Amino acid sequence: MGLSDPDWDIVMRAPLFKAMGATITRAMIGDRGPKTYGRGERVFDEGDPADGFFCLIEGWAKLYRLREDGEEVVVAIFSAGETFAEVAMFLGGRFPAGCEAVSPARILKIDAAKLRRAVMDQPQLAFDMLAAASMRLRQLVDEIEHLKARSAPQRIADFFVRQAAATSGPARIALPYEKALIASRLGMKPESFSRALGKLAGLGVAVERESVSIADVARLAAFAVG
Amino acid sequence: MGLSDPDWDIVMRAPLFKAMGATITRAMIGDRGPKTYGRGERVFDEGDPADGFFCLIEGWAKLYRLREDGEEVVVAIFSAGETFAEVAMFLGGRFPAGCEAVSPARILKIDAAKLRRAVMDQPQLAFDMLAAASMRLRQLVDEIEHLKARSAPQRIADFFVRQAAATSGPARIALPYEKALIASRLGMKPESFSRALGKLAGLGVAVERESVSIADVARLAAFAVG
DNA sequence: GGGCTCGCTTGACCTTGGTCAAGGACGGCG
DNA sequence: CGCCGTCCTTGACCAAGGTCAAGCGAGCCC
Repeated sequence: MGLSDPDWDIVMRAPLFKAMGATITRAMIGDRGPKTYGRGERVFDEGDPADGFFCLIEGWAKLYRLREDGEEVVVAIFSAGETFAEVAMFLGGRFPAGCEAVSPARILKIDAAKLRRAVMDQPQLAFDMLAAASMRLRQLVDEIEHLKARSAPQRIADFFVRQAAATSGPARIALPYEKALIASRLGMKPESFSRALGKLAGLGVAVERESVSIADVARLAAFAVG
Repeated sequence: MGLSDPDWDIVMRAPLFKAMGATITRAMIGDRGPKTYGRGERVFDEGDPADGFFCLIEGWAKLYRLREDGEEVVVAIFSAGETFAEVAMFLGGRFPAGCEAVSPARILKIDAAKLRRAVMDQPQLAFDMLAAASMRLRQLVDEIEHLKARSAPQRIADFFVRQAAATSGPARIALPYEKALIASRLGMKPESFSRALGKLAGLGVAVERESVSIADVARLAAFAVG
C-alpha cells in the first residue's frame, strides 16, 4: 500500500525529496505507507536510535525536550510537507528530543539505511542534496532579511495553502487544538493571528473552532505571493 | 602564498567550511590565495562552466542577470565571509548568472574537482556537510521565528561586525559606492539605513563617504546580539 | 563659476504588528 | 445549574519602519 497521489504531492514539496528527484524518491520509499498517529501519540522518544527521518503528510507534530524538573519545552512544530529529524539521522546518533503528534497525523518514516545506501551507490545524490540545502539556506537568509515583504495575513494564507492537499478549488484543513501554536509557528502573536484571520474572511476563508474551510485554494495562493 | 590569519577567520565563518571542519578546509584550499579584483571586474560570466565556488574575503560583489532587453537585474549582493555559486557547482552545470566586483575585492575560488574528490573518497563527508547544513537550517528557522526581533540598527551593527576583520578593538571597513546597495542587502530602505546609522554614532561608529570606522568592534557586537 | 544631476539626509505622516488589558465562549466539575 | 479556567477575540495604545516629499552637498559638464 503506497501513497495516494495527493500524498505524493505533499511529499515532493519537501526540499530533500525535491533534491533527490521523483524517481529516486519513489524507489526509496517504495510502497511503504505513512503510519497514522492519534493526538498525543509518541512518534519517537528522546534517546531512541536515529535510524531514519520523517515526513509529515497530514496533521501536526511537536518536537519537545523534558527539562530536569519535568517541564516540557517545545523545540519545534511540524506540519504537512515538512521533513524532520534529518540532522540526527545524518549524524547517525540518537534523537536528542522526543516527538509526539499534536493532532491526528499521518507520518512517513524513511530508513536511514536506505538513504545511506542510495548515497553510497550514487554519490552525485549527495551533491544534489547539498545543492538543495544551499538553495534553501539562501532562501531562508532572504526570508530573514526581508521579512517585511510578507504581511501577517499573507503568511497565514501561504501557510494554509501549504496545508491544503489540493492546489485549487475548495479545501478544508484541520487545525491543532490551540491556535496560539499556529501563531508561534508563523512568528506572530495570537492577537495578530486572530486579527489577520479576520482580514482573510474577504478571500473566502472561514474559520471554525478546529478547522478552516477555503473557498478557492488558488485564489488564496495568489494572495499569499502578491 | 596561503591566506593570512585574519583571512582564515573570515573563511571559516562560512557554513560550508564550518561543515567540513578546519582540517579538511585547509587541505582543500591548500596554499592558494584569493584573487584581487578591481571595481567592475568580472568574476565569471553567465554560461561559464560552474567548475568551482567562491568565498568573498574582502569587498563586495554582485550577482546579476541580463534581461533580453539588455537591462541588468541584480540577483544578490555578497560581502565578506560569504560563499556563493555553490548551488551551480553542486548541480555541476553552468552559471545561470554573471558576477562582478562592485568594489575592489579579494575572492577565493575553490575547485569543484577538489571538493568532488574529497566527497567521493570519503562519502561520510557528504553526510557531515548535510548534517551541518540541516543544523544551520534549523538555526535559521529559529532565527526567523523567534529572533526576528532585531532592529535596523542592530542588523547594521551585526553586518559591520561581520565585515570587520578583527573581532575586537578598532576597525575600519570600506563601503561600496552606493549606500542604497547596503540598505537593500539588509532588507531596509535607504532612508531607514541613514537614520539607523545616526543611532549607531553613540556606539563609536563614524561614517564617512566611503568607509566606516568603528571604535570597538566588541562593543558593537554586544549591541548587535542584545 | 553656474546650473545640473545624483546620492544622501531629514522631516512629517501612515501602516503594521506588538503590548496590555478587558471581555466573551466553551468545557469540566462540583 | 453556576463557578472557573482556558483559549480566543477585541479594543486602545505604542514603537518601528515604510512612504512621500523636500532640502542639501559633491562632482560634472559646459
